[in-house]
Amino acid sequence: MIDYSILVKSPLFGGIPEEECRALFSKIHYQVRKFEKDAIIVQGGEEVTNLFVVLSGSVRGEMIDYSGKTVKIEDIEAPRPLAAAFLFGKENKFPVTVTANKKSELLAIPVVEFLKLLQLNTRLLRNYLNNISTRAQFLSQKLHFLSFKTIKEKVAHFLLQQAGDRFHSFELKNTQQQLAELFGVTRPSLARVLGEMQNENLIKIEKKTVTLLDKQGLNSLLKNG
Amino acid sequence: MIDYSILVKSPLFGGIPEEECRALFSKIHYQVRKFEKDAIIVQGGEEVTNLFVVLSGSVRGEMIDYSGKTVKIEDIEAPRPLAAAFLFGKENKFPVTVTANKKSELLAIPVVEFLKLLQLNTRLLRNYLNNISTRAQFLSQKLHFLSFKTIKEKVAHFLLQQAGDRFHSFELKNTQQQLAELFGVTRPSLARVLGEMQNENLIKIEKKTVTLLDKQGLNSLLKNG
DNA sequence: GGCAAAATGTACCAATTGTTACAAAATGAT
DNA sequence: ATCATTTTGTAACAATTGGTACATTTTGCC
Repeated sequence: MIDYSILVKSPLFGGIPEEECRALFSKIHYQVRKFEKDAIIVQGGEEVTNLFVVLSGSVRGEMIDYSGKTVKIEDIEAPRPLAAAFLFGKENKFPVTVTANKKSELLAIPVVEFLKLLQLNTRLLRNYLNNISTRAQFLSQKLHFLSFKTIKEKVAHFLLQQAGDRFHSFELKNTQQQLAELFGVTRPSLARVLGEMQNENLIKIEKKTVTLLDKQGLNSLLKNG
Repeated sequence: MIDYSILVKSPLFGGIPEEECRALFSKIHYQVRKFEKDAIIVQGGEEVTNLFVVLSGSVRGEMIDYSGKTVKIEDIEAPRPLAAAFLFGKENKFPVTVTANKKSELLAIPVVEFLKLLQLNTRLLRNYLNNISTRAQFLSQKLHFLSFKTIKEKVAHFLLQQAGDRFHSFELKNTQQQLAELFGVTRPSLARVLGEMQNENLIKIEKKTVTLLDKQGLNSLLKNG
């Protein structure tokens, strides 16, 4: 049996009254599967044919590298859905192997049945679309940032974004070390670039205060990439 | 009026019979808007309240940088949809300003109405979900690639992924130029690295056939990053 | 104020990648 | 088969970044 009071706390079914939820599930086929600790729920690479929602317990996703060793881990607790972004699209395979951290219950809804649900309930449809869209937008933004090749470009982009419409001066909230990690570069390399940009009279740094001396010039760094 | 013979050639409405399409649109509110050459269709930053589909003509998306100048351009011809990935989610603003390249007609469907359509027609729902999911998966994959710092790591990862559980030999379906773009590096740099990896007896390339000589070694490139 | 710890500025050299250019090889069309 | 086009291999040099080390400055705390 599904505990609807938990289900409606999930991102997907949030905002849907329990009664409505119960009515929805009476119209489709689904399964509640129980897994013991360390049971494998899905193998990475398997085709995604069901939407899984963790109803109780906790599961973990493990990346398996090419030599067969476990690499990264992400825990998924109730009542979160599992690989919701891989239900559709060209590459609808599980990117990770999922294992139960402890005794767990998972709701399994076949894709066709989930499609029916989406068409029956507007709130669910909105939830799901918002969920995968937000994810796509997040990825897109992150990618945009990484698309800048040189450290100078990254710094220029970061500073212009931070400044926004404000004045030319503002406070840095991060240390160079933190910024270096954000940009994916080493700390001395970042320091060197900051130094260069000061010599070129693009910016001025005093303690934690950054002043953009030449917004025009900073922009041209981005364009001529 | 909508020319349904064109609409059903779009990614969204593909596979839906014209008659069915006509019936669908009789149930919702929508507009067909005409734009003269160089007319602004949407401003970047505006909230996305409509799904736009180019019915005739051609439009272009222009990025506006921080100083207010146009940067990048992407052309969208009929019958492609416009910013379909930004209809939902947290940041549902247009990332670009869209302008008409020439006299154009655009179908404008308010978000609420589009939701109705999705619930009325399973094929349309599948099309749309596949569309944005594929996009998200593409972004995700690309991001993963960029997380590897050296070209060697990227190549090792790519080759091991392509090979999968198959034999050690397989056919490359992409040119070096395409791979270089996928990796975000230049073509000669990629060629050099491929050469080095052959000298180190990690791989062998003959025409389009790649043979992985040392999977172990390729793996260790990824781990010791 | 004085002191330890953290953060920053710099310097040097190695490693990696980009840039440009050109030749060889493969591909496709006639 | 031949020719034009695309793809690939390779080289030399420039530019960028990483790695390491150390001095200096700033910060936080007593």
